[in-house]
Amino acid sequence: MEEDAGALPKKQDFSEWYNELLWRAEIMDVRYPVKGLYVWYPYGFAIRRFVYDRLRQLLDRDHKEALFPLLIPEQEFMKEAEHIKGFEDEVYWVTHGGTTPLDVKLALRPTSETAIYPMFALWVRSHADLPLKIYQVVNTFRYETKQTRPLIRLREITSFMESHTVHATWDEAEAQVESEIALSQEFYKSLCIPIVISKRPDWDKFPGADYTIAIDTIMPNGRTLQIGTVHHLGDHFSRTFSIQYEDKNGEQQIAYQTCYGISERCIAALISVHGDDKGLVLPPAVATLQAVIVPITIGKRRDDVLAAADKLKSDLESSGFRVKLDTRDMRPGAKYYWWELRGVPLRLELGPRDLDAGKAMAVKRTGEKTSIRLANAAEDTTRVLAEVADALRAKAEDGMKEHLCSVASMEQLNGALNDGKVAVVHWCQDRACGDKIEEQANSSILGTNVRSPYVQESDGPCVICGKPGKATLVGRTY
RNA sequence: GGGGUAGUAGGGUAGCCUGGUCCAUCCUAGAGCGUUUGGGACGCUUUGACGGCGGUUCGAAUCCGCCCUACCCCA
Repeated sequence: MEEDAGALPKKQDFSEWYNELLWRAEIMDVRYPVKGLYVWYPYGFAIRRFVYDRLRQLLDRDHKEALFPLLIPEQEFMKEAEHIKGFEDEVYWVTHGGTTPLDVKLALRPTSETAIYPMFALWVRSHADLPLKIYQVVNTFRYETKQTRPLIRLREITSFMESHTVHATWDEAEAQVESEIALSQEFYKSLCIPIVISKRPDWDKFPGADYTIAIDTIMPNGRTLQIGTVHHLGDHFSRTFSIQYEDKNGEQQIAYQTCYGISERCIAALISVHGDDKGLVLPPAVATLQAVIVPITIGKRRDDVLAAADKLKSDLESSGFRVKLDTRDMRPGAKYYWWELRGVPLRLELGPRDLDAGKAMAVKRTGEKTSIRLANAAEDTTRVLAEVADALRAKAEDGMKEHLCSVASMEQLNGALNDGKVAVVHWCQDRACGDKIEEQANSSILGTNVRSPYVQESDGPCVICGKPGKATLVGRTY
C-alpha cells in the first residue's frame, strides 16, 4: 500500500516517466508560457554544468572558446543557398527596433555558421593561422512545428555547443572530423551512454555540408535520439564567405571547414538511458552530488553520529568529492527515496552500529550494498564510485545491444521496429529505395558506414530492389 | 500542415449546458506547532484557484469574441 505513495510512473511508460521525472527530480519546469521553451531548475542546471564542464574539458585540449552574437543580419544569413533552404522554415526574425521597422531584418541564430564565418574571413590570413578551432556554448532558436519536448525538441535550444574549424585542405578537415568523432566517443563514455555512429544519407545531411556523421543513442522505447553531429563542410561556406589563406608560395587558397554540435539532448539521453523506476541515476563523473551522507540519529548517540558524519563529509570533500550531509528532520527512509529520485550515485548511511564498526554503509544507486571504512573513506569511495560507473556503463551497453538487430526484408524490418528495435538492413543507397524504406516502415534511415561494436559492416541485396547494398541503420527517431 | 478536446490552488477533480449560499472536494503539495526517526511517520492548525485580454450583465469559473498554452488523432 505504501508502494505507490509518491511513485513515479514506470519507466516502461517512457513518455510519462520522462515528463514526470523532469518535474519531480527538479530538472525542468515545463510551465513556462511559451511553447517549446522550458526553465532549468537549479538542480537540473547543476547537472548541466557538470556535463558541460566535462565537454569543455575535452574541447579545451585543442579548441578555443569564443562567443558570437545571437543576431545575424539577413544578407549574411541568406548567402549560402543550400543552408538557407534547410533553415528558412524555422527561423525567428527580429523585425523591429522598438517601434521602428528595421531596414535589415535580423535572424535569431538557428545555428551560427553565418554569424561566425564572416569573422573567420577576417581572422584567417595565412597558412600560419590554420588550423583554426573555435567553439561556443550558446542558445539557438528554431521554430519547430513538430511536437516540442523538454530537452529533446525545443524552440530555444539553451545549451548548444558548436565547434567550427578551418583547415588548409579537404583531407585535413576530414582528419578533424575523425578527431571530433573521437571526442564525442570520449564524452559519451564519461556519461556512460552507448552511441552508434553513422553517415547520414545525402538528403539528411547538414544544409551546406559535404557529408554529415551523426551520433545517435537509443532511448528506452526504441526510438533513436541524435545526440551529436559532425559535418565536413568542404569549401561551400569558405567560398561563400571568402575564407582564404595565403599559402607558403604566396598564393591565395580557399580553406576547408568542419563544424560539430552537441546540445542538451545529451542530458535527455543521460536521464533516459540510466534512469529507473525510482528516478534519476547519475554517473559519478557528472553527478551534482556524488555521495549523500544520511546520519541515523537516535537518542543519546545523536551527537557522536553527527560528529562522525561531519568528519566523513569533510574527509571526502577535501579529497575532491561532491558530498552532502543530510541533517534534515525527516525519517531516514524518506531521505533515501528523496536522493534516489535525484540520482545521487552513492548513499552513505552512518548510525551507531556503523560507528562502532568504524564503517559506513554504502548503498550504490545501481543497487548493491557494501561499506566503506571511515579511516579510509576517500580511497573506498573512489573504488565504489568507479564500480557504480562500471555497472551503469555495462547496463547501458546491454540495453543498446538488445535494441539492435539485423533484418533481411521489409516485413522483418516492420516487425523489428514495432518491437522497439533499431535495425540494420541492406540498402542500395538509391534515394527512391530509401524513400520507400522510410515510407513503408514509417521510419528513418539513420545512415550507412555504421560504427558500433554490435553492428557488422556487410554487403547484401537492397531490401527494396535487390541490387547490391550496404549495411544501413534504420529506426524511428525523436 | 489539417482536425479535435481541454485549461479551476503545488498536483488531481467536480461545478459550466440552465449566470446568483461556489467560502466545493481529494491528495503523494505548501506553511506552522508538537510528538517522532536503521526504507516513504502521525496529530492538530492553516494557506491557496477559476489560462490571458476584452465584451454582455445589477452580477461571470459558467454566456460571447480574440489570443496563449497543453494533450490526442490524421497527413
